[in-house]
Amino acid sequence: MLRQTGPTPTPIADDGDAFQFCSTCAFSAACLESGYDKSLLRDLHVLVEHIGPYREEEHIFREGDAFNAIAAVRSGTVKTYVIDANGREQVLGFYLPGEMIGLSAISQARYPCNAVALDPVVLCRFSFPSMAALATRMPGVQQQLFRLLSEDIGKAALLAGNYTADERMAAFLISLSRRYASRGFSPTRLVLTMSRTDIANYLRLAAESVSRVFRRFQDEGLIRVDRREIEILGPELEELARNILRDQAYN
Amino acid sequence: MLRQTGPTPTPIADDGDAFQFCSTCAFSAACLESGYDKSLLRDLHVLVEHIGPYREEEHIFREGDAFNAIAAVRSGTVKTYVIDANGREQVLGFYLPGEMIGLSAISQARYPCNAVALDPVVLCRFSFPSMAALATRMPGVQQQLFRLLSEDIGKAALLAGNYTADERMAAFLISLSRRYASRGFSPTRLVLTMSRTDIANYLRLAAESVSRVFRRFQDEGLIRVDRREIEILGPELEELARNILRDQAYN
DNA sequence: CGCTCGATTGAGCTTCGTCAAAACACGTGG
DNA sequence: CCACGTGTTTTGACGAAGCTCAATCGAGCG
Repeated sequence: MLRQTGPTPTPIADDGDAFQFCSTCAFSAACLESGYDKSLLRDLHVLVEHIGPYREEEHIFREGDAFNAIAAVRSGTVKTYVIDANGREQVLGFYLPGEMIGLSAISQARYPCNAVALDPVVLCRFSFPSMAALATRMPGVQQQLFRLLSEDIGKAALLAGNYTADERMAAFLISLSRRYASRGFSPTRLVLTMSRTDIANYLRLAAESVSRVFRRFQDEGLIRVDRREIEILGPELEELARNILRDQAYN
Repeated sequence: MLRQTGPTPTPIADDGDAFQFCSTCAFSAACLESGYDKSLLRDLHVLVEHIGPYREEEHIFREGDAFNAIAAVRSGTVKTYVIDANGREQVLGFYLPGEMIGLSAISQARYPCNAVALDPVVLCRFSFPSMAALATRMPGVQQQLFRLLSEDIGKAALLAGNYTADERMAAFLISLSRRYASRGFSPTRLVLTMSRTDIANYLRLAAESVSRVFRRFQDEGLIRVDRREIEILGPELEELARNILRDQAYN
């Protein structure tokens, strides 16, 4: 239920301006399309709470918690995961600023996984019942919700195919690079906010394999690795990732 | 664009009765919840076209086709797939009667994969623009759409984890068994409508491995295999599948 | 009957996981 | 500033699961 940590969450002042409405959030497009209808925007705005910051390691929701809201990451990184039958952690995804968490909970009314902050995290929380109600009056919002849900169906491409460790790693790095780039960060230099173990659990590899692939990529001149800082040196990595990222197709 | 084969599709008479409205389709629940509101049901009914039959091997849509409709399988089996960068077929899913195809196309306005009939297939086609418009007036429909989309996010569980060939196969068979059972068929005897190669491409295994696993399962007394007919002999198979099916969790 | 295509079986090999140990980063306290 | 301790990352050796290649088998069909 999107546990809160600090004191009562309060809307942050600079977001009160309808034209600046939470520019990091996934609904900014919906707002723009709707032509800045003031009263509707006010309705949307009322649904939003900025919550956090969550501290590193702090959980945002846990598997089985009652579902009541989706949330956009405003800053920081969120990792979602489940513990499988063998007691091993399966990382389901990493969520960067501007991305939505909680969508898969809609069908069951419970969160089907855990979400934890990898670094200090601030969220925009949207009450889902209110959201759905609003969607009936605001087609742009409904469409945006459909779009977000549908997009997520295709997200598992990286995990679902049977790709080599090299391809998986390349696709992982390129995906991060693109997502950061679309937020205005450098596409070639990135700082991993997750551990090697997290990456391994996400890519379904052993942590040792992650280490070995990093080394090999560096030896081959594809990337430069320094601790958690990665520099992408050329287009070869993208070439390797193309196999996976090309067909982000699903049904 | 949900190609049609036969003559102009016409609504089938026995479905004109609101109480019998397309009982195989995924929206039957929405209809029931809405309390049989006659005028709304009429609106919903108008959106539906029964199309087909498609012949075996015939394509329902292809990757890149303009998206305009989702569809419920009424009879037969649909396979969705993409061709990956190495020219290999990746099967994304098998769709049995009552299940929806086309949901993942919503975000891109194009179908991101191919859909082909494995045997004679009849569909209920729902125009998506009309559907979305109706959803704004009929909360039950909107909710059902959200639910269907959200459910699909979790479908890839079988493919995403790193499970053994045995676990994958067990989960595949049990999943089929349950889905058939929920439609009133036997949960222990099933006829596979797809080839070994299709199964292999779905489970991300070599066709040879599929063959070997079938043999081993049979030798161990878990199943009886005769050509494409499978009999599930005991609860051991379910036990094997539990690892995968238990955590159908996603985000 | 003979053809074709899918399914099966066997042999060898590649990739990646496991286990164990060493190296390293980082924080703590002396 | 340095010594130490903890946890993460790296490296090496080995083994197992599953893939590839190739041959054979078998069903369905003209």
